[in-house]
Amino acid sequence: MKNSDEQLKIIKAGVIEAIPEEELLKKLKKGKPLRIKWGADPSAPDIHLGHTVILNKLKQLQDLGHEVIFLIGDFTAMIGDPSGKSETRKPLSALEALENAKTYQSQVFRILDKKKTKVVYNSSWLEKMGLKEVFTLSSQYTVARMLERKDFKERFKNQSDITVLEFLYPLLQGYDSVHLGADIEIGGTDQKFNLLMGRTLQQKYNQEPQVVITLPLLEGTDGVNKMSKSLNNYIAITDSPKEMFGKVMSISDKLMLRYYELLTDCSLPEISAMHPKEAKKKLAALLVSRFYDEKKAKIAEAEFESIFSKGNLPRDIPVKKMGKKEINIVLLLAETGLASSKAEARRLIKQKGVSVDSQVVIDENEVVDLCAERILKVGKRNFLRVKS
RNA sequence: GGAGGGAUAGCGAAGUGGUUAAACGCACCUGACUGUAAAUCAGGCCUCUUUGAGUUCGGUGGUUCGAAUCCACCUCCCUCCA
Repeated sequence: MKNSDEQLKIIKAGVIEAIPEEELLKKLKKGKPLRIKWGADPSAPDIHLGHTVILNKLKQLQDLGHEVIFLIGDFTAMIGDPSGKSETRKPLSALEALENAKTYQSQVFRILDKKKTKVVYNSSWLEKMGLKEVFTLSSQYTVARMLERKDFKERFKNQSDITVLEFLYPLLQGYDSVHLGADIEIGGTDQKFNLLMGRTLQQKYNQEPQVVITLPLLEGTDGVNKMSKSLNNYIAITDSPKEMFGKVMSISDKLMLRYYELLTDCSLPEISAMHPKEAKKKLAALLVSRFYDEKKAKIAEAEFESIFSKGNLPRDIPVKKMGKKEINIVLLLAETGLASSKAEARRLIKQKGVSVDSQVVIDENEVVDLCAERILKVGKRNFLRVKS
């Protein structure tokens, strides 16, 4: 094991806060593997780049010899974390939570070291908790302090709903730390309140409080909101190389620098000096290589250039059989799902957004002959091969 | 338990009897320009058998030639009082 000062330096790199740092150093000085808690809410089962900011940090900690406890919040998912939410969140059923948890795990181990990770489900202890224990737990914190939390405060002010159940969420998350005896809990900055709750509760339950480490939140591809599946602004680590490459290429230049900062070790001044397009390609290739390999990254890049720089057709266009020899173009678009309705299909045609075999469709009454395979294109990036 | 206020398209928000499929903003989509970037510009954004028709403004019924707009009841939300 490295000495504690060196470790502290590594751990601190890229984190927003380590609260309190002195305690962290003290814990490190014990020279023993620390128990690092990371809780994941299995509501959106795809791990995306936003999660990898934390996962990379966890991997670092594992490499330093510490133990990661990957907590799957299958029980708390039935409540729904109110963090950062402006409205009450829809809870998950037990079955959904379990299904998602499985997917989650398989993805997490693409980054984490399985041997140094302990997977736990909080239903295994929370489910058994009696009302009496819940009373004890909920008497450890006051409503006034609960309302200090930003999202609750906002919602309270705006007169939107806060259910009593939601107040329980931070308490339970904190209780998880008590149950696990966590030394460190790590999360995004939006988790700060919940993470600190762990500290408070551990003290109430006469434990040494955990150190809280917060990491920056990665913005989604829209460049505004945090990356999340529900906002559909995410790049999943299971995205195909082609998708991943494409998604990275479509982010703004400003966001690209942010991604470099949070997801890579590249030197920022060097990157800023590059042509933004080249820099972005490099980033895309880097990320694809990380989750696949260099060869796949090269292929993805070549494909990207071919389609968008040279205007060629992508290689793997999905094929759809229509079961007819000919069909009206509007119907074709609606039935293939390229347009959400016939009205939408007509609009697209009017706006010159539709082409068949590279010929822009002008007439909405056009009948497409499907005896031969046709290549249908809608907008810039939606392709489909259709045949009878 | 009492008194009052509100629910409009994905979101926010106008509209209080008739040129209102419903202003405006955001999001989104298409086109132009590009680096599948940003910014900008143009257009679109309920559906259909589309120069026309149908169905929308929490739900159900009613008044009226005509309702998102008026009335009744219901559902949900909020405020004040207790």
